[in-house]
Amino acid sequence: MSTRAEQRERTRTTLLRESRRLFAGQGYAAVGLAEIVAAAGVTKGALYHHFAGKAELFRAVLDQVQQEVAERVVAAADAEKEPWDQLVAGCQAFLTASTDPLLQRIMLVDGPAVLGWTQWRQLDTDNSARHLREALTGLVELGVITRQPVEPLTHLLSGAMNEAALWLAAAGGPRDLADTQAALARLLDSLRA
Amino acid sequence: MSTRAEQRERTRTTLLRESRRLFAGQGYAAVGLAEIVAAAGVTKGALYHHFAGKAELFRAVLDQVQQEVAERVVAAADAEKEPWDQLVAGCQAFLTASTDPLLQRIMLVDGPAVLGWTQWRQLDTDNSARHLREALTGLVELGVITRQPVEPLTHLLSGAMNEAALWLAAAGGPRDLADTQAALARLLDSLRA
DNA sequence: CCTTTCGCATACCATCGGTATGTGAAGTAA
DNA sequence: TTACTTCACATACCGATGGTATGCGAAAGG
Repeated sequence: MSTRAEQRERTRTTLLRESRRLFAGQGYAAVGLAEIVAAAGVTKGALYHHFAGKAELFRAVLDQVQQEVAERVVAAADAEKEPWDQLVAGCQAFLTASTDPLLQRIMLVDGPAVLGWTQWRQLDTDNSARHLREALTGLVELGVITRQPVEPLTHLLSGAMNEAALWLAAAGGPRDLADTQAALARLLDSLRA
Repeated sequence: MSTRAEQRERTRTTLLRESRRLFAGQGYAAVGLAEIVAAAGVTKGALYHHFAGKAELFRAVLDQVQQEVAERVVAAADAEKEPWDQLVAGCQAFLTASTDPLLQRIMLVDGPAVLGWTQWRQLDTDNSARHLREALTGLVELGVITRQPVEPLTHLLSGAMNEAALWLAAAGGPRDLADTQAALARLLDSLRA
């Protein structure tokens, strides 16, 4: 039927896909392992063969989600030539991408609670916030942004976008998205030297 | 020994105090009802007589925590005379207060995950973010802040402070706090007309 | 006093995450 | 081919957890 490595990879992928779908739709706490393995067509034995437990399965899902968002952000930034425009485009892209309810519950709501804020921040920094920090650092060194500590600024902006994305997904119409993009653009503009 | 109303009130208060202590220290998921009722010196029967379940007990705790933070913020704001200074003082006070690890795990990490973001946002708005929105609205009407939609701005600023507070508590020294206060002040300043 | 109410304790249950062990097929060397 | 090993997963089971149904004794009310 197939080699062992292929089979292993297929099972792992299915497990990730199904658990991601369930976590996104119902939230981490409301999804049982029984439900996950049933959806994946395997048993708990398979799950525990691939992951150390429910939390680590979630961690793998979160990592995947964040990488996808980061890809979209980087792509949007790379489409611009000027470093400043790259920052703005990246932020706008992040805000738009994070508005997807299927992503944000995993990324922004359950993530910190399940893994603890420290580990969540670590993952977020590795995948996503790192780009923001590097962009800001670059702009400071270019003299485009007022010289100042970058780390606090990174967290302020990252948090602002996260919370705004949650609000937009819960209660916002297209008009709200435009307003938020505009307000964010103004905030960013205030950083210019 | 005592009247029934007094006894009822005492049990409820004890339950809230002990569960708050445990939730703050270990996180919602890691605390069992058995641990809570043991610390409070009662049984699960008492807990379920006062609260509909674990989540509603947490909700009551969160409400209490947020009200305390809001009190500190309002007090700091009221100490200023000028509306603009009230906004700045309130934000600085919120950032400082939210840095307390015993508050922020309940308020910022477990809150959204346990109650769902919508209900958490409702509580936060009723207790705390409402003041921010009203302050911003007032400043817009006074012409101190550029006329713009207030709601997006409220969420951007609220999220910025929340995330910054989490970062400060996890990794920050006193220098970081000062830097963050300064960066936040600059962001706020950019709103002025 | 007698009855009702109520604050809480006791006993119990279903489900959950997690583990220990079994099993059969894929891989490997003779 | 054969005999042996490895590995991906299934089966069976366990302790703990949130939740519920019921019992009880003291305070409240007439």
